[in-house]
Amino acid sequence: MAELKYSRQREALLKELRSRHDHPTADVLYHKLREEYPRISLGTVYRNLALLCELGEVKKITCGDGIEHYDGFVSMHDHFVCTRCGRVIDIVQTAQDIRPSSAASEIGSIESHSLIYYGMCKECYNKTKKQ
Amino acid sequence: MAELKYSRQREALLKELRSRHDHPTADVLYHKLREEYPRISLGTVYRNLALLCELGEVKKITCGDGIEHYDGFVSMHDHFVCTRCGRVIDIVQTAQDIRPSSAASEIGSIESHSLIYYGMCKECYNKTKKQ
DNA sequence: CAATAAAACAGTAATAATTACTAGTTTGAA
DNA sequence: TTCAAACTAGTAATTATTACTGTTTTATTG
Repeated sequence: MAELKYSRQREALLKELRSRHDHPTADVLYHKLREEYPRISLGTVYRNLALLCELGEVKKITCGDGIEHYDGFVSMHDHFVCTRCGRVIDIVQTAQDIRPSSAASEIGSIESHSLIYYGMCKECYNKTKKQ
Repeated sequence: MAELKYSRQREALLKELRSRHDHPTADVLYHKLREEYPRISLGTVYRNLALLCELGEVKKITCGDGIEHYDGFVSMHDHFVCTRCGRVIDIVQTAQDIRPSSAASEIGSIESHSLIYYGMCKECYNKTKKQ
């Protein structure tokens, strides 16, 4: 891996990601950072997100809506994705949730996993009731 | 939902998906089907895959490689994705693997979930040893 | 401090998966 | 057989992401 040099854009990106729990996309982060760095480019956001992922500082969440989401918190937890509004919500992982079946370890060496629940969030449920 | 009419392309697509366990992408299915239906279009493949998903006949697997994979078998099972070769392999789900934490059900109503293990498959491991 | 090489940047162009559109074809019911 | 709705092939458009290029920033070394 190449040597790492300081970059205020990267710092700001990580700070922004760590300040929120809504799992933003690259584009959302781009627009937010443009408030402070009006000349930041989308390429810079993507490049640094990929770099921070490699470094293990952030995690990519592929939730099936065709856009990658990013999570600034890398401690073990799962996600709930609302199929109505698209929100990605943290779920505290309970220890027994993931006990890789022996079948899994027979196939290869497990390095990580992703558990995503899909459904309708409370807010969307309340909205449908009102109509 | 609109009324459903028969289509031999859709039938062939479903048959093809049910005949294999390698979780092909739309493009892979497209090229395979072109052997039998040389004029089938990629749009037809995508449209019918989306339709079959809605009908619950097939499942989409979003595994993080930027391309959607499709699974013709919808019974509960999980997947192992090799981060080296990209293969998506079935894993029999053991009952206790997924016990949604109470936290999850508090956030909304769970309709489905996706559990994907990432790592290196046996074949890729053997290849690295040889070098 | 000045020189310098590597890393990072902004801005733009290119790529690639997917979706949308259109005019013609197939299906299935009356 | 008629006819409307569903479906298709082929193509164009969209969109997230990556690649490229010339410039700027970082940080090391003399």
